[in-house]
Amino acid sequence: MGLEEYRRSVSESKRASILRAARAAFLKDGFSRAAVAEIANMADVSTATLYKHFDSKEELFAAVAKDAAMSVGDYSHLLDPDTAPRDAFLTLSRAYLATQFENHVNDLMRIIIAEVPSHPELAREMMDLIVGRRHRSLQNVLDRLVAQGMLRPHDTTLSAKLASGMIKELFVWPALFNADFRLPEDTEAKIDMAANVFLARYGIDTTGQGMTG
Amino acid sequence: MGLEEYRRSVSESKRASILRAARAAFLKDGFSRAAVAEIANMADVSTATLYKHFDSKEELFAAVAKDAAMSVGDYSHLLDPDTAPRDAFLTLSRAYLATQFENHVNDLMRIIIAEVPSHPELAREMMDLIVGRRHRSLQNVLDRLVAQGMLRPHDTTLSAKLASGMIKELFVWPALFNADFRLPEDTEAKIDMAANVFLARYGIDTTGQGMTG
Amino acid sequence: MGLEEYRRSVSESKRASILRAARAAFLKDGFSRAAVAEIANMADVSTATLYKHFDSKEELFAAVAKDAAMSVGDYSHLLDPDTAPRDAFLTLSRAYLATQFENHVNDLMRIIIAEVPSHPELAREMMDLIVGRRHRSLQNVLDRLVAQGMLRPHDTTLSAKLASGMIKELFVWPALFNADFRLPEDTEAKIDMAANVFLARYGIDTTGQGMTG
Amino acid sequence: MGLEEYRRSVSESKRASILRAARAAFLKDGFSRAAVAEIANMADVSTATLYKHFDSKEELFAAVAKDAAMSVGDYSHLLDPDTAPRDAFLTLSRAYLATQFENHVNDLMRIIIAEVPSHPELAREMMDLIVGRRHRSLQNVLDRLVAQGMLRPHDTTLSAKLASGMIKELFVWPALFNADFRLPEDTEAKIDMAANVFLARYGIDTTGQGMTG
DNA sequence: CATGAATGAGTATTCATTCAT
DNA sequence: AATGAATGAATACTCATTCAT
Repeated sequence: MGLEEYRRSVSESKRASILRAARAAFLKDGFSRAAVAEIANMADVSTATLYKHFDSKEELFAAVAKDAAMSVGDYSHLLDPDTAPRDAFLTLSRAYLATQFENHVNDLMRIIIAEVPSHPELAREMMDLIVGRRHRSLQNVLDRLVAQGMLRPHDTTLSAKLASGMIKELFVWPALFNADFRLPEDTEAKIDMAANVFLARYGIDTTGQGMTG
Repeated sequence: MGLEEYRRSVSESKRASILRAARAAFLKDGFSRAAVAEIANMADVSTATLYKHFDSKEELFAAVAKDAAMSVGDYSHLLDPDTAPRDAFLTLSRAYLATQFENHVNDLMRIIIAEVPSHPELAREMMDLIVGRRHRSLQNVLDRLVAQGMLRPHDTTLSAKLASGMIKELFVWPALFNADFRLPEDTEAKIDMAANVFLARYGIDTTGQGMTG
Repeated sequence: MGLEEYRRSVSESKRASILRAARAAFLKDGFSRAAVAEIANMADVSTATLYKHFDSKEELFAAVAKDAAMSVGDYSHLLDPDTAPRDAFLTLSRAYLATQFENHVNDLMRIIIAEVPSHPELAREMMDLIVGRRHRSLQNVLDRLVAQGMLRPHDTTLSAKLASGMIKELFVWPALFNADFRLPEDTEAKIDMAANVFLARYGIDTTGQGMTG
Repeated sequence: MGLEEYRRSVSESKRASILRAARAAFLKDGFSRAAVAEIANMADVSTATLYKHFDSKEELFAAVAKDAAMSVGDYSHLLDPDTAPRDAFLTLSRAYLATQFENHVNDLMRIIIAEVPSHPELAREMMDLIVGRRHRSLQNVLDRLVAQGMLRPHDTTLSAKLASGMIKELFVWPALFNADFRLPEDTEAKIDMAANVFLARYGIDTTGQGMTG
């Protein structure tokens, strides 16, 4: 049993090492250009061992993608139950961008998008994990704010999308087309503008007083 | 002259045929997986002839991409000089989505995004053609509306992005992750909602009366 | 007839132009790497026209080689009928090296040598033209010197070879293996040494007095 | 260890087999015309395996060339420390010609010469291995003979070149231009003549008595 | 159980030569 | 007679995957 356990732990550490190497390789070269042999090399494992853990290059990529998608979490806990709408918008936007830019999520998205035609199920699954999870997280917050009377009653599924659409356009979309794109200095100011737009429509203070731009 | 003209016409028809075949192949398989030999085959042309027309696979792809990008044009002419903000928003959104979904622009974007790490210049150029051109077109309209006093004075570079961000999130983003995604039945209604949000902030009638949702 | 003549002259000038371009191309890239299309281009001629003049790339090369071989001529006329042995040796050596280094003969030899296995007849023919002609020319001079009593009687076929072997080893052999090799500053001195060796054996003054090294 | 050893032996035998096949192919067709695929075929190996052993066609050729160059060794050991000049000259010449004609060195030289413009470093390296090594070996012998008072003091770098130049002209040069050239029946006699010339100048007995021709 | 050598099917690209005009 | 577009066959090289040990 001790032996068995030892073996399992070794096996798992190899699996993790392969995943790490694969992630790095895919991020660097994309799916097609990344070489299995090099991944095995970087993971200090033989190709045969790699294939013991993952049936094919595609499965390996799927595992990498899922792994990464898992790291994109739920943001609700960042907020106090009585955080005001503007603060909620700002906080969630910051958290969104942080995970997006710090965990190479932009780069992974690029690869997943590339694989959409050949691996539609994987892509949809990833889309659900990465995009859907964050969407639901945001919607929960909005629902809470509506319930607390801090936002006008409205279709929060839609409004959540509009909100994240504005943020994405400003920061994610450029990053998708330019691997060197970094968050600009005026990120905060821009988020604030987006908040203004959002609150002009959904906030309860329709005069828009207190707007910063 | 007869000879020269004949040759030119043959050459151009071959070039067009190659471009068509290449477009189909790239859309089906992406850049890396598409095989030059198969493209030549589909175009009823030898690989050598293909290479007479395009110096490399990458240039061929660039030509395909530019071709498609060109079809994504300027929308300003769709509007009368006195079109009201809401109508402008709706008309431009519809035109945007029409070109996006009818010319396989979504699919091409996917491929371009995939090639960002390996062909950054191409990607940036395409981004400018596809995204930038539409952005400037929209901004021009917004500037006109501000000048006419039909929109509050504001930073139209930013607002144009926020507007197209909302539309993209609703329709383009899902299409990027799902090749089978089609514009839903309630597309019009959703565009309208986005218009509401936009106008709540930038419209001159801040009461938002007449909103549909 | 005037027309016919004109055509012939045009045709010949094209042929000459092709030969010139081919020579340059072969010298630059060797036989295999030189591209027929580029030769035609440089000669301002279509590939079809080139093939009207030369049935194949190989025939073209043969023509170039023969052309060049013809330029390697007879040296006997450089000498007065009473030139002394040492002066004859020096003069002929200088003439030999001049044609060898000024007419790209080294480079042509390299290409011909390369083609020996695939075009043995051509190679042998070239060998005879380039090497044989010079050999006979030298032997004639030696025979004259023997007849004049200025050299010991001996087998001049052999001695001519020994003489040119010494010169070749010093200057041609290095040039064959190094395209950048140029005649060194002490060329004269080295030729002189070779002359000493030659005359020590074949000269009539066996004391070797007057030797310079 | 058993496994490792087994693998090494298999690998080495494959490598040797590839080298053999490559040598044959290069000798038959020269560098450019020889096809990697055919070499792999002849070696009963896949092209991929061939490329595991040699990074490129050029490295493969370099390996073949070096292999052959190594067989062209040092001749000093063939001589007793008191061998007389004429015997030394004859023995070294015979050894030189033996290695040159028995190991396809002539044919390899042809290929190397062909590659001089495109692979100058390789050519220079081979030149040094094949020509330079033998030159130094010969020079050492001459230096010894001078030191022993068996040859006149002189510039042995130059005299070594003159000696091997004479031998080359008689036997190597023809072989370079004619793949079927074999050492003639009177080889010994010709070597002897060359020795006479050499000794007439550098021998201590300047009367040249005892000359055979 | 782990290895790494081996592979077959594929890749983009080139080029001597021909042929419709 | 001259063109230049077109080609088929070939080229060096790569890579995901398997298998004998």
